[in-house]
Amino acid sequence: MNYDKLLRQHQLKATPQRLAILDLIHRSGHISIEDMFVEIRHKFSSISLATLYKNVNTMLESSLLKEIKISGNKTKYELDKDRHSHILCSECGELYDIPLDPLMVLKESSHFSDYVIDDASIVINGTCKQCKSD
Amino acid sequence: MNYDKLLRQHQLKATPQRLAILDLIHRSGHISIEDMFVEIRHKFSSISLATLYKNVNTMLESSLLKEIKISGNKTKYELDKDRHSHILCSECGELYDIPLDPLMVLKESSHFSDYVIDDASIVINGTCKQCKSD
DNA sequence: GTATTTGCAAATGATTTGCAGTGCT
DNA sequence: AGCACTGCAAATCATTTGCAAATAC
Repeated sequence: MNYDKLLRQHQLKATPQRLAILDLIHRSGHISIEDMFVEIRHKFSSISLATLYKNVNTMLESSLLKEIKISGNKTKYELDKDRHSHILCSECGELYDIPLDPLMVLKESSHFSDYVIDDASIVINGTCKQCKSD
Repeated sequence: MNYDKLLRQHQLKATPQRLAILDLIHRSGHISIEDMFVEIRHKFSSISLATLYKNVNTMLESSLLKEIKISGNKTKYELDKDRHSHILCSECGELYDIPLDPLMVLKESSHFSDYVIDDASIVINGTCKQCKSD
């Protein structure tokens, strides 16, 4: 993906910091601010935590990113791509994407006439293949 | 519910602070630590924030409580009763329970042979009846 | 050239910890 | 009586803010 263009489309300036952040999130799938800070400093030693927080927040507001809050875990961030769900492995702690659109799941299973539904998120707790076989 | 008995069943001492916390969470449905602190002080003026945090954490570990983390909101706590889902109204900010068992929903819609599934949570973003009609 | 963004340091907010005293069983 | 619990103050961790200098466009 061309993050330079993506940023401009959202009226955000394409700074090297922002490009590095987007590239890192892309490569890691989901990542916490703390891990982002450690990783990004390898390539970009001058970046500050404040810059990270500010940029993550602006990119959240511009819907470039999504925030994933899970009980007992650090808040993580991912690119706001196609709708999907998450599964957290209780053994290894890894967070995986699964190709399951939460809105589709809800449409199939029931309807809630008392509410207008805009979006939904599903987080599954379980054990992944590797950990299951150990 | 008899919280005194419930606490003992989980090998926790039935202190007045804990009884007050459980009663408050029961009455409010879902509540943040901060709101808990304000509310509980009306009846129990000596209680400290540290005690609140410590007790909420022990009761989480003993599975008396569940933690609800939602993007853009304070972390809230509820009693760990029967499985259900949540809907957050984007207009009024209210969090509602809905009688939809996440595990049932998943069973009906797909299967994930790569994972063992233990639990799941569904949070819906939408608009509630009252706000919809305004 | 101008408005935005960066990075620093300081401020604020959230949660945890240590410890002496208290209270549950 | 003995161990767990409480409340305080201090410590730690997470996030935000103000501001001067740097940079994107």
